[in-house]
Amino acid sequence: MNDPLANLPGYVLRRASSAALAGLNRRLSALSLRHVDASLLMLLNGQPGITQSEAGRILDIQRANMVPIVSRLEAKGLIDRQRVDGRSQGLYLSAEGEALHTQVLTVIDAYEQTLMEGVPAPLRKQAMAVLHAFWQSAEAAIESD
Amino acid sequence: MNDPLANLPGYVLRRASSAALAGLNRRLSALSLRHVDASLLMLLNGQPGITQSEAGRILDIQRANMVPIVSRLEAKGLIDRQRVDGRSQGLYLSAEGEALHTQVLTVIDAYEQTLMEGVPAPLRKQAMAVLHAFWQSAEAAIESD
DNA sequence: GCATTACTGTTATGCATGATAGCAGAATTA
DNA sequence: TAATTCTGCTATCATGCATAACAGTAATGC
Repeated sequence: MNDPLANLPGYVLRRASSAALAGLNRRLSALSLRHVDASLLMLLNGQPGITQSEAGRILDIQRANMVPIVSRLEAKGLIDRQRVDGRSQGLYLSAEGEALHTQVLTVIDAYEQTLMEGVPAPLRKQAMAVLHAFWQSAEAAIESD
Repeated sequence: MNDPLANLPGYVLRRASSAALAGLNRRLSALSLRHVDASLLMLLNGQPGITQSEAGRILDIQRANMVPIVSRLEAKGLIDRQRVDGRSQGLYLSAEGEALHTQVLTVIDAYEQTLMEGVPAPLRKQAMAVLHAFWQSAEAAIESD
């Protein structure tokens, strides 16, 4: 693997993320969910009643792109909408949604643990801090030149 | 930011990668390139004459998906193809391609440095090691259950 | 009270990345 | 020579992400 790109943090970040996502989606397919769906379920579990666009803001998903996601989950009977406003609606996990959420949690916890265990022990303590640092750094770097 | 997902390495990895990619693409648009194009130019600079499918294997891009990428770069006059075989062809940077590559290098080096500088100094030394560890761990986790 | 402004959900649309299946021609091997 | 493998390619589909526009609603300023 003579990859001259392996020195670039951005590239390695992308490859790691892409591989991690592939593994996650593979596991979530057993629940007929995509990772986006799973992330929304987890968010709604922690913050029930949140608005569609608030959820989008937290997950960094455009308002317009939330529509098919929420529709899909509602069509599956996993979430309920409840009017808050003339314009906004609170999102809640349905009973079915809560049940599935516990399964999602199991899958994801196991997966994230696997991911962490693959990191050599000496690095593990700082691993999350490094990831958060890159996240923050990258967000700051989007706008600047 | 009450994001319950912020504890999950996989999620943070994805968010960091997505933000990093957005920043990179923004910068590369000045050169009318996408990040995939840039990665291929860099690869060809380091390993001229490499085959299309070899490049795909290194960059983790399917054979079929390499076709439009290579065509695009060839149409732009950035790379040349040279038959090696009845079936395979070696890829090379053209003169134009080499010239653009130096610009790409400037942009990317500056960007990667910015990314790294955004990471707090105490973490910086191990940052790359952590990213590589996650990459490897995630690749290992794709197949296993 | 009313006009302006801002926000929400929505539709439509386009672009980029990835994945899969299948094919023809060439090379390799058994 | 026959069977297998590899390469580049076409076609097609799913997903993610971005932008523009619109109608209905809410909030704000005067």
